[in-house]
Amino acid sequence: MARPELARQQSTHLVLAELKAACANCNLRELCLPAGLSNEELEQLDTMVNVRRKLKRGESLYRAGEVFDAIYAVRSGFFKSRVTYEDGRDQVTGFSMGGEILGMDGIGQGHHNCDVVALEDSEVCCIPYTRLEELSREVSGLQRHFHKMMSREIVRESGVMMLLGVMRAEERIAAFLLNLSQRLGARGYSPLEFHLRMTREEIGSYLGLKLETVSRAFSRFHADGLIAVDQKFVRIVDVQGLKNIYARHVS
Amino acid sequence: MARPELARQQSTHLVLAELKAACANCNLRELCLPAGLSNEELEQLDTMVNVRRKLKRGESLYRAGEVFDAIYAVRSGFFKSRVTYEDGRDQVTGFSMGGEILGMDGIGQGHHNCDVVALEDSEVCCIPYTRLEELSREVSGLQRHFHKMMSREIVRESGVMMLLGVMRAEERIAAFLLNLSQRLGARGYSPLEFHLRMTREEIGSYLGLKLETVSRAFSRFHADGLIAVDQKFVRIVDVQGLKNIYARHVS
DNA sequence: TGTGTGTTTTGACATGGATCAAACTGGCAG
DNA sequence: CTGCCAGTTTGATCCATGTCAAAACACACA
Repeated sequence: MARPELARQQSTHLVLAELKAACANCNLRELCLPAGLSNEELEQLDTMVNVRRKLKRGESLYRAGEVFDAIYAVRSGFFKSRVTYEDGRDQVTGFSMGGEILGMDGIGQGHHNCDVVALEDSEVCCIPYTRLEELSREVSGLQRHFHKMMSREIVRESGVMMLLGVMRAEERIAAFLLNLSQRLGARGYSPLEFHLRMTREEIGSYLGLKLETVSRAFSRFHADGLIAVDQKFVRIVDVQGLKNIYARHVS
Repeated sequence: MARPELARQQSTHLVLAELKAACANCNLRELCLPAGLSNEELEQLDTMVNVRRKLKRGESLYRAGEVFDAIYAVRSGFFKSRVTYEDGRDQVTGFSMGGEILGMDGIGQGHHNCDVVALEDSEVCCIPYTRLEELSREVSGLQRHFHKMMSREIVRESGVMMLLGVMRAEERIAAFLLNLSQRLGARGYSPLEFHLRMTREEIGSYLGLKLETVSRAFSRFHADGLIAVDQKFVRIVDVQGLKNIYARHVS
């Protein structure tokens, strides 16, 4: 850190920390790839998950076009995934937190299809894909769970298609907040108050809306007593009220 | 067929034809699950793909909520996938044709997440999932290719998110037509003239638009000399012109 | 050949969210 | 402390697409 060259290098390149990961001791194991494995299977998994990588806020885990050779389990922190279209337009396709898997988009074509960027200082476990293939041929519980995680990503995305295709702006934003709340709750954080790691613009990009529309919806929800917002801090005051937002369209 | 009870039953239930599938002889094998397998591996695959199922137009291959136990390879015909939301709103999440795989949405939760409906008389090969798991532990080429197909489904869906999130109506429809064209071409059909198997409303649902908007875009493209449309029949007159539609937003 | 039903086209009008613009906020570098 | 900058809020206006309505059309069936 003393030498300026090194500091510069660290800000542009990724910091690769050769730390031994240990799924067996990880408190995310019930949400992550090891979910449902026996102790013995867990030990085998630990032979594979051999490197962790730390990322500072703003750094990319990988970028579209890079050769795919590993998937990643989020250990801590928060990420966005972003697809850029030929003409330069882009869209946020997801936000990821502890225990979630990144990189499965790269298997099909051998190179990544999106950029993944850390929205806060974060850490991931690197899982070399060829090792995962080998091991999941031996450990059927791992194979099954890996398939489930890919399948759930398919289902998650069809949920987003629903958001984008049929919901109105306020419904999308209510659904977004409730989804975040639920996932934070599942990780032991408060589901009712949390810090947003992303900007209004990133939320808008994810939901197919402009940042002004997101901001207006937040103000509206605040005025209606559904949430309290102070910049990036959100407290959900009336969960049922939020849920009603996207049942309301019927009336 | 002589007895009316039987005829009625066949129109409401699925016709299950116990035909032995044979991937080795199938002309879709290069697009489908067997892609890239050796002859020996192909023979093993044939032990697994043991049943075909015929569906008449309008029949469901499976419905949301049904227990998941198999994935399906489209052998002939055309399908739509549809997700229905709690409040009754629904959206078409995809259209599938020969060589494409259906059912991968069910692996994660053990039950299907969408309805799949035949848009014309169709046939699928049934692949029991537990057999697929077993066999892909033995045949690494099969494992690799199955993972690729799941990954490509993830990438396809993020492409649809892009359509829905950032493109304007005419761009979505141009992209839709070009995508259909490309897939038909890859299957040996004419990429420049084809019959749409779905209604304007189904196209609209898929693209997050109303049927009137789809109809108007078709009329507009026709007037601009990009396509010829006669009901469900479409001929693409100016491929580059269609491509320009979704480069045009820059201006 | 007529009749009914579902689909498509087209027009007139309404509106949700985008766009443009300006003011406000908080954090941070100097 | 001051000034700057990215992010946010809010207001005014615009426009792409939705909504509603009617007519045209195609196809199945009596």
